[in-house]
Amino acid sequence: MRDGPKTADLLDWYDAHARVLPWRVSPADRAGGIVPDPYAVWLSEIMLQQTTVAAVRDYFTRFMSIWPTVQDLAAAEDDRVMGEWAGLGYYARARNLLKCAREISALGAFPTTRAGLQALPGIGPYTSAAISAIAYDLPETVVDGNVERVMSRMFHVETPLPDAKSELTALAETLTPQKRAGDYAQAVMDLGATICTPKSPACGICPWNSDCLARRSGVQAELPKKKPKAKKPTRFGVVYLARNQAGEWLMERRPEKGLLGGMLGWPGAEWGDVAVEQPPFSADWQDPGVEVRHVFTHFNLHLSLRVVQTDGKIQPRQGLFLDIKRSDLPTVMRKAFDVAISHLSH
DNA sequence: AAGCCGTGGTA
DNA sequence: TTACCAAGGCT
Repeated sequence: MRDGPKTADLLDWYDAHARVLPWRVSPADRAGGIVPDPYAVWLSEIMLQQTTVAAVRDYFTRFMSIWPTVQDLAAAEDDRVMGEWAGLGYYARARNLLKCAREISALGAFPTTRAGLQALPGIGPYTSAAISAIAYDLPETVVDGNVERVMSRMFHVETPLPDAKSELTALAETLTPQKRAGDYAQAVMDLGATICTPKSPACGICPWNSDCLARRSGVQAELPKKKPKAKKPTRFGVVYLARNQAGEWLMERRPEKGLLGGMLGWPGAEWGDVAVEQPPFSADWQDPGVEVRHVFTHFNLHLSLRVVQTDGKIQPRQGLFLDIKRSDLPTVMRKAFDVAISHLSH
């Protein structure tokens, strides 16, 4: 198959407009023979799953600084990695990241095929294609949310997502070049992120505007169609924040599976339709009078707080007193922490 | 196969 | 405020 004119147009646009990103080898450097580090490509792609470039940037730089190679990461302690991931969300990614690093370290190197990559934990159809194309220049087709949107507009696909996924993948494959597959993959995603945006796409400056079937009919802003989403329920809970004289906080490590799996959390009963009082020990718990609200993917949370500064020796029924930093905590636990600190300092 | 799994930015 | 969305994967 010969690489087509649309593909060439997009690569020309990318040569002139590629964003500078910490994990990216520029098209000019690639042309000069610079080869991407598979470890950096893999790490960035895991962090970028359902996560914006702006949110990932500092985390990526910090991880690369602390653990410069996959062997370094494989040798890291679990709690340290979870702590560094705290705040980025989707914590199963961090657990799988470690598992994956250890498998690769045992293998001796990254797999060099898409199938080999996809057999690893945390690497699915998108990420295996992305690493194959970006790190190895293999002609694999990446299909993320950007590509789905771009293809649904280019080919005027009215089928709603997620049903349209296979159709959009087949269409995307028709444009993937045999050469410069890595630059092309990043070019389509850059196009989706900066020009072919969900709302108000900038068709006037799009390198594909004359080819776009949806634009020809003026319906580009209404694509892709999506199935309606269910409304989020609200759950309620109570958490207990206790500080001892050493400045340590009573915390527990959450179970590996499920919400915030493997992360630190404040003790308390499970969250549900009603708030359940379940203090980890008897004390004069104070109510700061401020509720924490937080939005998760599939529910809203209203969290009541109970705070105490302990002086004697406490034998809690749950958790351990730990010397923690705010940055070790997932965001919802940080919010509660901030309220407790403010309350205790008054 | 459809539900579960975070967070922050934007309109 | 509400709703949507972002370089998805796992079960």
